[in-house]
Amino acid sequence: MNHRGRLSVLGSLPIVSESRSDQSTSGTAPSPPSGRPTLRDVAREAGVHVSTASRVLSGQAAAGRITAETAERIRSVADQLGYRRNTVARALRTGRTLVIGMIVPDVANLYQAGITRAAGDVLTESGYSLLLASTDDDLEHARSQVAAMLGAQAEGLLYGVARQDDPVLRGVVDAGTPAVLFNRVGRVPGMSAVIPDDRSGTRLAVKHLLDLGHRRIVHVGGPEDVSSSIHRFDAFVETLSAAGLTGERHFAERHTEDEGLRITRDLLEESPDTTAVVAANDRLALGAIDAVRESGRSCPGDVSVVGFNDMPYADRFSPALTTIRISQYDLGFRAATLLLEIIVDRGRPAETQLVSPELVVRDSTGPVSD
Amino acid sequence: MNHRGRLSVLGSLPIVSESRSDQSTSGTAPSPPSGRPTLRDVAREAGVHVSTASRVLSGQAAAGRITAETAERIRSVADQLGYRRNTVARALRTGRTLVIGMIVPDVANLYQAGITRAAGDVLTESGYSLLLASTDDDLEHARSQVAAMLGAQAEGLLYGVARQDDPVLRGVVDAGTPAVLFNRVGRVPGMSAVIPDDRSGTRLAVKHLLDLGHRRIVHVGGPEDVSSSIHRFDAFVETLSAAGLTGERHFAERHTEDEGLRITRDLLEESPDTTAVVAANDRLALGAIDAVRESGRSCPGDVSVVGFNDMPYADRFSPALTTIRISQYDLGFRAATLLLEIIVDRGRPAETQLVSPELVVRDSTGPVSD
DNA sequence: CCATACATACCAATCGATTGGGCGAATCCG
DNA sequence: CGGATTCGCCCAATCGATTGGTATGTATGG
Repeated sequence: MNHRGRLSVLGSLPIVSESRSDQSTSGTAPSPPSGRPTLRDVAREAGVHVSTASRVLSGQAAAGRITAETAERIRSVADQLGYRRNTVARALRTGRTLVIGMIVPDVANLYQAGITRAAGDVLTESGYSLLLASTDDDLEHARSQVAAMLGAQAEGLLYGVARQDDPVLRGVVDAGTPAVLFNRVGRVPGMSAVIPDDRSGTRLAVKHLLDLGHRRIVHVGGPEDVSSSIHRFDAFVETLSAAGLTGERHFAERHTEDEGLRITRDLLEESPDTTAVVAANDRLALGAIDAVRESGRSCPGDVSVVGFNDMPYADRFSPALTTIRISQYDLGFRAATLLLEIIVDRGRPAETQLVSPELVVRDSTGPVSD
Repeated sequence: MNHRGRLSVLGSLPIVSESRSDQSTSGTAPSPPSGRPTLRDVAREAGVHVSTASRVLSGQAAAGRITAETAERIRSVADQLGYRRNTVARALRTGRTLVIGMIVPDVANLYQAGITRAAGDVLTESGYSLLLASTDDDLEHARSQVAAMLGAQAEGLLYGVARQDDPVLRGVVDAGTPAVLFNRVGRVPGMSAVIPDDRSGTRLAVKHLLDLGHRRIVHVGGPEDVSSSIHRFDAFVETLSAAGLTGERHFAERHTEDEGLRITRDLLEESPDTTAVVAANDRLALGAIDAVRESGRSCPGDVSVVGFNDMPYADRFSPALTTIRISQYDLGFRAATLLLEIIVDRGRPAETQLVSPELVVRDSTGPVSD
């Protein structure tokens, strides 16, 4: 590890090459000694040309182009100097940065963190690095983050903050950078996506409640211009009406417990005979449970609540949350995999993959009581 | 947004410069048309030299060096072409990448995700980007991720996977790249860190239990070569012995619920008269509660459990977890802030900041009953 | 009306690595 | 022992942006 220490083995080695110190013409002042050995240093020390060193160290040593002995010597010198390929320079020359940008509303969100983790695993596995940004679902943040990532020549984008009509997303399309949306889609053609099967998930939730005998069901929706909220809301209405019912619903501003509390409070006031709540996600569901209790009712005794996502620890909440499971890992894994495929094959037609939901019955739902 | 569409305004504009197509000597084949306009394109279109364009677009237009009119024209052309500064080229020339690498055991972990979020906020605020990697606490992963980040010329590292004797960390020190450890420290001198005040936190936990009358207390520790585990274990032993007591303890392999379950199961078997458990973190505590229940006992009725961290939703678990709160946001915020300060002032002496703990009493602890 | 000063824009080298082409030398065959 | 071929390495241009130094043109003063 201690590269610096072993430098002395090679005798007086100038860490910074001195041969270019006074270019009499014009040019820039020599950069301050960075200490980092460059390819040139390695080549000089090994007594070969930089190109030769490059070929060896980049593994591009085509069959029989370079003697095994030479290669070994170069590798050994590189090792002793603690040489590290400068990815920046390499990227500039080759046009490949091996960087993928990922934009999420908030990494601190459990569900999104899981997706991020999965995507990271896939990318690392393929030699890519992950540039991550949280936007708090703010358009300006998204815009500047995307700009930064495109400026950094990210080879692809994982975009998890799509709104229905998303100008930032349009910019990405125009830039021609490969991208995959996840969690949400936008009204932008030609863009691949990996999202939960919102409709069938919601259908499962509603049917579960209907099976338990509930007839007065309300919906706590997510933000109004987010595809998942819309899909879930639509499916809620459709499934109910197929059963000859209707149900009150409100949209939250954000996917937070506070909003779930606020919306549900309102809904319970408007429709006091409500016996069940379908929430657009687990955090809203937690807030809904709070509202139920706040109103003096119990969950699931008086009001049943179903969430969506099956976020980590949903089984440890009190009551354990009945919810629709979407595998975060699967979603993140598929999104990243799809993106890498698109990068390799740009001609590939856009596709939208749906992650299948699964009803997980726990303690926040029960038979209607009265 | 639709840069491409407005290109026509400028008439026949060669997206890719054609003036350098046949350099008769040697050299490389011209790169494929990337479509991305470069500074050269902007300059040509605006009728100025690239250097002029550079100065304008980088905001380095020193007072009175460039006419307002010229500057405006350049900016306008850049806008029309959809020009975006190539960060890679800029970084190569200036030596500044504005990238910070962050290494965590697992972003999907609630507590770490919060820290990541906070750090990301600070970095974004200062114009930096965040390169993130999870290592699963695996040494080889850490090694390759650090190598990738150093290769990418990250200007600094936030290192959250330090082991007691960490070769990777030594490599970072040798590389001379500014770094800040968080959550854990290692036996490596000269490295700044932001960590929880493990000792006083644990003291709070143990005293809380003593106050409740507990005398038979065991400790579920974290991995043995992680500083926080050691600090917490030491403080556990010291605080107990100050009260004239001793307590059984085991170390877990990882900070997971499963391990908490396994260890606690063993401890309860060894010391069946145990009335309280101090866990090195909340996930272990959750496992401990599982073990208590599994053994037919109740929490907090028969056995009290205290966690550490106050992870998100700790208040919603069943029972709501009594724990030692460490502000994740504060920790991440301070770590990132410190790193940026170190980057600016490299001479700065290393420092270790402690994040103060706070006892949060909830439902997993109660008075000793017998 | 000429010389000096100042404002403005251009020149060219540079960051570090990559890579197609070319040249000298060693090897092989007759 | 000479010529042809293969082998091993080097040359130099290049990716795109930055920046100190300099040349050109205009305004000002004597």
